[in-house]
Amino acid sequence: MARAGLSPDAIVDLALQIIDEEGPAGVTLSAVAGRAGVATPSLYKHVRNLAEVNTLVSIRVMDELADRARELVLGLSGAEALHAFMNVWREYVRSNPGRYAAMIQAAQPELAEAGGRLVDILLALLRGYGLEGADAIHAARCVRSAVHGFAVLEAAGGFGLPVDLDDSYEQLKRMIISGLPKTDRPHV
Amino acid sequence: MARAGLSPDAIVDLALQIIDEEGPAGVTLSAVAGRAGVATPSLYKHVRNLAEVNTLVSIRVMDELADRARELVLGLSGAEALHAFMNVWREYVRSNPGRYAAMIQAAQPELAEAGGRLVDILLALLRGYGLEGADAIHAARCVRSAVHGFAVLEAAGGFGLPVDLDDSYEQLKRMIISGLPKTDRPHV
DNA sequence: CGACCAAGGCTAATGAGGTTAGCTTTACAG
DNA sequence: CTGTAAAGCTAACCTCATTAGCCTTGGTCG
Repeated sequence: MARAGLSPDAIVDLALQIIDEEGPAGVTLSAVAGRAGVATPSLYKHVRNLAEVNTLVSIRVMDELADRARELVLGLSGAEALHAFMNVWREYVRSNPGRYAAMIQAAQPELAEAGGRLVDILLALLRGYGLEGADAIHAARCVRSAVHGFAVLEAAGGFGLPVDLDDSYEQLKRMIISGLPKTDRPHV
Repeated sequence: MARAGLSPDAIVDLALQIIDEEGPAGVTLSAVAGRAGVATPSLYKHVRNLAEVNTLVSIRVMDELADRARELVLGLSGAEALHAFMNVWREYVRSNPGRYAAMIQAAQPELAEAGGRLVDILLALLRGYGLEGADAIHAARCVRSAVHGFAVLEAAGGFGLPVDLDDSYEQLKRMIISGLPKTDRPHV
């Protein structure tokens, strides 16, 4: 049998393909093995089990989101940076609903590190905005909650009424950003 | 065989028991049938399949949350009512993390009606606050996003840092409520 | 060159879980 | 007392995940 050139990374690639085409529920070891042109048990030479595949996928997705956020926010500061940050997040979820859905239902501990990168970017933005320490943590939690909640509800089709979603999101961003605590140091 | 007195409702009761004790992943037809003292296939006399059980559970949970919200918000108005509404929601998720987790991963269409009740309560609050029409919809979406996002992240252990969560939630509520658009009609 | 050996594949088998088909029993109405 | 529909049951099948144990490949080193 010709070697299939598998690796944990390659398996995650295939899993993401499946997620994009069929949704998170389509990710079974048989499906992944099928795409790899390999018998199902062969996958166990590269990953511990299905749970690990899901965890690796989650980490990959989180990293992908963090990368986009870092790129697009680079060079911005203050309210502009926060707007951009929140926009990137929503855009990512809209463009990749399956991936985001797959991400938010995997193990905690392994995700902590990947999630930490995203929080770090946010904390950096808030620092540029004049927030440090506990204030920054509270603010970051508010931003994350709002963005995550909106993104999840939108992706799930939870907003049924025929009123423009972009407008709603604009308002949410304004609420959060203008509601940040006033600091002595005016933001850059 | 003595009749077991099953019904879709009774099945949902058992499923909720399992969710509370073992989490949403424990809800299998075998597990439900076991608690009912019945063979697995017997359940099919009352529900179409596992997916329907999950949908019914979601509807029940949504209704439960809506009931609590309506009760606790009754007689309040303005900012006070919105605070109470947001508090009830978070409290429910904290007290019933498994149920909420089970709810947010079921079919959309069947949930629409149950979810609508919750939105109606919120829209009523916002009307008392002076918001109508599209403004009210936008505001309701912001409130839902913030509350849902915070609740989900908290339940998933997504807030790792040792900073008080109650304080964060207070700030989030204030951000949202004080960020509501000003209306000509001052709220009651 | 050729033997070794580990990595990477494979088949077979087990067990959980969902689902269907078809038979049997219960409970109640007439 | 009997007929019938609802509510059980067993048997069987399918898909998946997972484990065990075997075979092959391909590179490394004598």
